[in-house]
Amino acid sequence: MEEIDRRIVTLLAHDGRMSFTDLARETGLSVSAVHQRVRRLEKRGVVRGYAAIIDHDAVGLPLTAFVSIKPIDPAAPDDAPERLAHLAAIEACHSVAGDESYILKVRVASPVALEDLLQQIRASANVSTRTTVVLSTPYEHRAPHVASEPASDQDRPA
Amino acid sequence: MEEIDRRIVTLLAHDGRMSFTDLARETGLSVSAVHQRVRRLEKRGVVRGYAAIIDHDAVGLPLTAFVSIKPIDPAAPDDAPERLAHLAAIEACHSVAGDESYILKVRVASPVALEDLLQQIRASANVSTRTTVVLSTPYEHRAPHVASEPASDQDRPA
DNA sequence: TATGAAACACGTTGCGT
DNA sequence: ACGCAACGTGTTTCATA
Repeated sequence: MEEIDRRIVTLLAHDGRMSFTDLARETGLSVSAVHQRVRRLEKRGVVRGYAAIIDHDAVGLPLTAFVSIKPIDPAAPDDAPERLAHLAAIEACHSVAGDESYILKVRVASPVALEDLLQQIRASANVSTRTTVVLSTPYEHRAPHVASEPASDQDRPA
Repeated sequence: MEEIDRRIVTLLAHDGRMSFTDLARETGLSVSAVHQRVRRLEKRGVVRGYAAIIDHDAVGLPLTAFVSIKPIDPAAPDDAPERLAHLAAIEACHSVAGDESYILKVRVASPVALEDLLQQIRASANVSTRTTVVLSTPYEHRAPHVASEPASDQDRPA
């Protein structure tokens, strides 16, 4: 992936609805050339999708928290992500190095809803939890600074 | 905000490029009615923007980490978010309850780049850092389950 | 991989209800 | 607040280089 693709990715990361016409103007290519490139980036999975960025306060989910989890039985098979996937309040699940095994990012309506969610997490995955409540979010969803590092050839599908 | 708006928000959260035509079909409204509602949701800040979801591995940022920071001098004014905003590797900054003051989510190209970033964070904001490296991400960017809770009247601009 | 043009679909606006 | 219809713009495909 080279210069123009990186520029397209950056532009779309900032405005996922930018038109092909505008992308063409910004890159100096024709509309059909950028169209081709965007479709290729989507097909290769570099662009994985598009999403509206939602104000969680405005939709009744004003409470964000990070929940670190640790298995009660360290010998049991670790399938926590699948066991927790049904809980819609969980926005993200990261496997991490360190004392705990996963960090979950969750969004709920209230402290009581968080309490309820934690019980569901513990019950669903047989884990203990440690919760860090978010007080405010100065910024979030900042677009990546796509520099020069390319995807390796072996990552590229036929 | 009621039923149809919540449905629109959910659909756009899943596919930020969905056409007004498709939104109209899904909601049972006319294209212009949906158009009106989307513009209003944008204007009110319920929909804060649109973004392409990027595969960080494919753009040369395969290393994700959470960096918790704590001021060296607890008496100094806390302006860490502004002091750190210039670092493009920082995707998000959350003020949190607990022992530390902020949790940063960062994306870098390599362990060396992370080491360098941590030095920059410490120097820029006069903080100590505690870093949790992400090993893998089972899921991320899941759309919120927009239930029934409305935005309060006083949140609504004229 | 690029371009330009043609065919088509969509976004956008104004007006009537 | 919604629907309809007209208009302009954006998307998509194709022929060509």
